[in-house]
Amino acid sequence: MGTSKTFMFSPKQNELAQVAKVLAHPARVAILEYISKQDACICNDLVDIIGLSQPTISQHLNEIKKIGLLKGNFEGKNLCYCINQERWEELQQTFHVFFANINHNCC
Amino acid sequence: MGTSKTFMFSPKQNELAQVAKVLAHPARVAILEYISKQDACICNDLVDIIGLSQPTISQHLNEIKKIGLLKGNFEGKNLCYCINQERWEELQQTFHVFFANINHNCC
DNA sequence: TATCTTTATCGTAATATTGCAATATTAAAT
DNA sequence: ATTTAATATTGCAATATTACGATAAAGATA
Repeated sequence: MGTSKTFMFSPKQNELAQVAKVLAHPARVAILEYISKQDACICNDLVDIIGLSQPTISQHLNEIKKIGLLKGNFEGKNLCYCINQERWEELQQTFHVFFANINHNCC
Repeated sequence: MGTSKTFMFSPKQNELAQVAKVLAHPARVAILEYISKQDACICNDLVDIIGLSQPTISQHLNEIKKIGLLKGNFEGKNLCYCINQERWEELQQTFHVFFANINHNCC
């Protein structure tokens, strides 16, 4: 126990849940907002801006990376984290569809 | 440790994260989709439909209730779980704004 | 009243998440 | 080659989540 029984649900349901899980921490929301507010690419002022330790920020970035939301140059000096626009729009659409396809005929 | 440092983030960031957390489990996504597909209000076929135990479904429903997404009659025989339309649209808007306000000028 | 049905709650086990100190890695700069 | 700066990884402690059996509660029905 303690593990979600993902096999019981559809791929779409699992994907929405997986993405929602990434957004389910305010630090990750803040990171995404901050990266996107910079016109240019941003590396790690995030530690200063967000106020969590460097390893913690690194872990959060990794969660965001896992669902494909970051692109850029991840090696060497000119590190660069930025939003992967295509993936962003894909997820935007996923949530849009989820919210749009709900009826609310109620008692 | 183990606790999110919510006090470091804005109310909006925390609210988005809190709602995302509710959507971050496929069972809760499935529950919301199922309830909404019924034209009428639905009580608990959910246990049969979803395939998790009754206490587990009850807990998931409670998480959904906590963020105000369910309304209906929760007492007596004519139990009824259904989507709270106003709250639904509010959260739809919250996500819409989040996704819309992101720039993606990148390297 | 006794029983049945439905939902909630309690207790508990398994697993996941969050956060950080310490350390490793990597590439540029000196 | 050394040092410096930035990021990643490891290991671990604290807490949260997920799931379910057992049990309780509340209302309908016999």
